[in-house]
Amino acid sequence: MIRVMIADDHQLFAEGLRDALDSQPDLRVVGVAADGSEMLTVLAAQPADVVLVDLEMPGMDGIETLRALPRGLPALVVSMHVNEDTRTAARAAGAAGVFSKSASLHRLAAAIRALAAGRVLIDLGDDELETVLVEYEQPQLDPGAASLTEREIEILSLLAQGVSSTEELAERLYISQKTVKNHLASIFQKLSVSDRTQAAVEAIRLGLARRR
Amino acid sequence: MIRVMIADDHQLFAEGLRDALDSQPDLRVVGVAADGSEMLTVLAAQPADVVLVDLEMPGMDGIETLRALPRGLPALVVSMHVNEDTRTAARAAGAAGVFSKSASLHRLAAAIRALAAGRVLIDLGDDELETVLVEYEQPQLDPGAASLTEREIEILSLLAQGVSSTEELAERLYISQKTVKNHLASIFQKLSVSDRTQAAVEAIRLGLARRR
DNA sequence: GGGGAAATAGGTCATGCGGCCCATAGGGGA
DNA sequence: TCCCCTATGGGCCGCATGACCTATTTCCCC
Repeated sequence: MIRVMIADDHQLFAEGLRDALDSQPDLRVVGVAADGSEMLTVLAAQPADVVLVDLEMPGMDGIETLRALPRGLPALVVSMHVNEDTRTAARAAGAAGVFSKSASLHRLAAAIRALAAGRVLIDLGDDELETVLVEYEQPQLDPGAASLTEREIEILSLLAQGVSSTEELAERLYISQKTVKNHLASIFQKLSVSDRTQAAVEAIRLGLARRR
Repeated sequence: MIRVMIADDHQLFAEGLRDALDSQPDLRVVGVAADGSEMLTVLAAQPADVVLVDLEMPGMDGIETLRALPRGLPALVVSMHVNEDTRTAARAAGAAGVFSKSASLHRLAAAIRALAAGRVLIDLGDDELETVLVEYEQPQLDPGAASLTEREIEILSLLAQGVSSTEELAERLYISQKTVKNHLASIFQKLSVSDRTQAAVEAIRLGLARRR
């Protein structure tokens, strides 16, 4: 689980980003601050693995904040307007990457995973950056969840939508109730859970409720 | 369920807001567009009850978009910089409300509920606006969910965290297994579900997984 | 061609679960 | 005062659920 902290004075953006990143199964937003000094305070009580910093903030702005961050804590600058100047300033202040607010959530999540793995993105060319982001595109799931088969994911998806009875699951998938129970048993093992309620909760956490 | 559509060219903001609003049990983001004309296209295929429009957008900007929206569809302007000029322009173009991106998610959600209920916020003074927002602060739950007792919510919260067996629920709450089953039976009735898996799914949808 | 994984399906069995009764104590509103 | 709601607890019963084991077919990879 990668712990993320956000510093941004636009509360709607920060709270939206928090919920969006939290919906990634391998990311967890552990704190949201409105400026740099607030983030430093929160960081003291609540460690994080990666921090996101807005450049334009009242009080302690992004550049100052970057300089004040503990060494070894990767920081990703997320700014409204990104150009060569901001990029250079961010690099000089120790940022590990720079993203525009026009970037997609998908790419931001990939960048956070890359930073948590120790990669530095800010010196990369466009092509290299692309390669790295693709590499970290997928949520880093637990070994169990990663080995789920297509059919098992399909069943989990239905479970996460409230299709709980063996009978209805079998009807929805055009297979026998016996096969459904076999798949469920396999799912329970892979997810280390003991019944379909826990499996449903885990499926929702893994983001499987939004498919088909 | 209030259907919301978002038009904003800053993808991170739009996607973050989408997930954040979706996490409100009574709101559902049915579309996200990068500018006004794209939103009109999506709207044609997917009706919405309230739209959120950014003022600063490339292509068809916020003011043009407001003018082009169907009559009767309440629009909330969500802009980076809000001042008297933007407020006047938005009102003239038919916006039902104006919010800064520095507003909180909580207030935005309340405003969306107010608009869906037919209220117009843009002509209100600060005090009046405050009164209305407080009125629409709480998610509008189904009659069933609204009548849940404290104890039932406690059990649902545990269920939503994967505490599924009668035995463990009883241990966590220091009550007998029999009482747990009685509470569960009452929960099933109120939520119109038939087993604890469906109850857990519904509990997560209602946002009960985040408590205690 | 052979081995392994996945999807399909069956059997058995103990037990957990949900439905439907009832009872008691406490608190709050009519 | 009396009644209703909530929280607590019990009994009973039928069936669904989960654990364990076997088997067949298909498909892909070595």
